[in-house]
Amino acid sequence: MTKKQLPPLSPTETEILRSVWQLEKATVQDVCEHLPAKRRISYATVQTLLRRLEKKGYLEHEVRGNAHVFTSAVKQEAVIKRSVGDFLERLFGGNPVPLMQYLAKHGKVKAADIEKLREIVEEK
Amino acid sequence: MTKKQLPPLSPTETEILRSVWQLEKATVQDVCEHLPAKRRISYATVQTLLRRLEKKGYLEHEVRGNAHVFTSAVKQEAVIKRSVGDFLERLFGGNPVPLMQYLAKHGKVKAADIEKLREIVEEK
DNA sequence: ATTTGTATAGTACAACTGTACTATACAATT
DNA sequence: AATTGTATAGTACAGTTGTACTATACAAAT
Repeated sequence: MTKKQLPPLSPTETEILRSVWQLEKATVQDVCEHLPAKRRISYATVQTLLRRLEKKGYLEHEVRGNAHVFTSAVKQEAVIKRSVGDFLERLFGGNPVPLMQYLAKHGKVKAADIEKLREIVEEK
Repeated sequence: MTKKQLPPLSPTETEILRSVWQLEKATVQDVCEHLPAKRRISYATVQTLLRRLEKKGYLEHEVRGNAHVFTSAVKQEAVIKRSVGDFLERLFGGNPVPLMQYLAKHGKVKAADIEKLREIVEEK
């Protein structure tokens, strides 16, 4: 099993890939509309990013009418694993606890969310 | 208060910056030695990265003998805030809970760590 | 058939990144 | 004084990234 290593994702590519995951199937238009209003990227730029994601192997597309409909070609879980792993390594030396503490302190996290975490850890 | 926006950090720059934080004061040598054995980067490359970090405003240095001793010029907390915020936005649409769940499931996280999180959330 | 709206394909391009070589300076050693 | 070890400064360079323009194709509407 050679589990081909996909080329790294740039930050913006990651963002676009996430949009496709959310939409499941998406045209350039769809992704443009799905992006947060704050995030102004031109149609042409989104098109380029989708093309690059496909070239890198993260997406594939089928043709519908004259448009391309992109879908994920990779397991979301696998990409998250690598992205989170790399990020954690870089900024926290791989230790998840400080990151979780940071998120607990500064993010929208409720007591019930923590309860859920406890279950996850206990079932592990 | 104009809270000057620092230029973005690349992944490798982030990694090096973290080394300097850990060491508090560090020469090129120090950083090289501090990097995990896996991570082979040449002395010259580390030097370049430290120079770039200084140019971007994240580091400053004083001279000791013929060597430069680099120290952080920014609050670690502020950099983490931005880095985590951006990362979270990109990959999880800003919602910290799925990331925490991922970390709870796949990271070295103990029940006691979760207890600590509860305290943090309750005190918030 | 012409126009109009929406697509893709091709191309562009400066800035940033990762990586590192070389020339040179200086302190310690011989 | 010459050598050696360690530093920095300057430079290099290909690949990636973010951003987007333009030409062209095609379907729908007129």
